Amino acid sequence: MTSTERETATEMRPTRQRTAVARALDSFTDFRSAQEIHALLGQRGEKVGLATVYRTLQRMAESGDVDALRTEDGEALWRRCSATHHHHLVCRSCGAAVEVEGPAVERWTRTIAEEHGFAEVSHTLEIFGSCRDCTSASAAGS
Amino acid sequence: MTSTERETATEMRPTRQRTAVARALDSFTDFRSAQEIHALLGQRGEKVGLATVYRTLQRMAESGDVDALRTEDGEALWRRCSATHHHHLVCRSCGAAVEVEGPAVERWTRTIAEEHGFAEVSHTLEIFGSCRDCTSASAAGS
DNA sequence: ACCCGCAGTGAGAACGATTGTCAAAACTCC
DNA sequence: GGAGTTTTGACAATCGTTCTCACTGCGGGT
Ligand SMILES: [Zn+2]
Ligand SMILES: [Zn+2]
Ligand SMILES: [Zn+2]
Ligand SMILES: [Zn+2]
Repeated sequence: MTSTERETATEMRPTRQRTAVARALDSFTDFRSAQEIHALLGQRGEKVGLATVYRTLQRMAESGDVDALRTEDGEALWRRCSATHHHHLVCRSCGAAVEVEGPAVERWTRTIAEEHGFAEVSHTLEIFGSCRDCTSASAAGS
Repeated sequence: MTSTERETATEMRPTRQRTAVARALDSFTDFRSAQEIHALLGQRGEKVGLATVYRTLQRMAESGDVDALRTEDGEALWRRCSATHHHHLVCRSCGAAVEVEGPAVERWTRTIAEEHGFAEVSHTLEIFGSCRDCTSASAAGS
C-alpha cells in the first residue's frame, strides 16, 4: 500500500494503446471479438499487443464503458454501449446489435430471486436472431 | 440413405456409455461442467471417455433432454431439465438451480424482435445469485 | 450363430480463446 | 533528471472443447 493510501479508485492512465482501443470501439456498432478488434487496430497501423487489447476491454467492461456478451459457443464479444443497464438484440450472423430495455423484466428477475432467497443477484438476457439484412441476403441465396 | 428411407430421425443407440451419462445426470440437480460429470462417472467406476461425455451431452441438449448454460467466463454447464421452455435461477458458487418461467418475458422478447425485423429469434436469460445456503455460509466466514 | 456395415468409442493430439510471465518501456510526480 | 509505479508486448502456458482415427460392438439380414 502506498503511504498516501487515498482512494486509489481506478487510476487508469491514458496511454496510446488505450486510446487506440477506445477509438477502435467508437468506429463500429456491432459486437466484435477481442481478436477482431486487435486485427482492426493492426490494419490501421496502430500497433497494440493482443494481451493489451484483452486487458483494456476488461477494464472498460468493469467501468461500464463497453458491454460484453458470449456467443452460444462461448466466445466473448465486445461493443461500446450506453452506460445505463440494458440488453441486446443481436444478429447471429453479422453481429449487428440493438440496445433494448425492459423495466418489467428487471422487476421480474428481482422478484423471482427474492422469492427464492437468492442474494447478490445479476442476470444476463440477450435476444439472438437474424437481422433484416442478413435474412434477405440468405433468402436471395436459395 | 437406407432402402427403407423411413424417419431416420435421431437413431441414437442406447449404449452403456450413454445410459451411464443419463444416470449420472439424474443423480444431481445443480448445473455441472462436462468435466465434473466425467469425474463423477469415474468415481462410480463407470469408464466413459471424456469426448463421449461431451458428445452425449450435446446430443441430449439438442433433443431437449438437458439444458446447457454458460458461466460468465464461458464454461458450459449442464443439467437434466424439464422439456418445456424455461430459464434458471442459478447459484454462482454451488450451482444450485431453480427452473423459472416468465410468459411475459417470452412475449416481450418476441415483440421486440419483431419490431426490429429480426427473424429466427431465440434468447438466453439466466439469473445468477448466491443461494440461501451459500449466502449464510459466507456470512459465517466473516 | 455368422457377417457386414456403420454408429459409437476413447486416447491423445490439436485447437483456439484467453490468461500469465516478466523484462523492457512509459508515466507521474517530485 | 530520477525514483517508483504502471503498462506493455512477445511468447509461453492454460484450459475447455473438438478432432482424429483405429478399434469396438450393436443390429439386422441370412
Ligand atoms: Zn445481420
Ligand atoms: Zn436487465
Ligand atoms: Zn449455493
Ligand atoms: Zn424464454
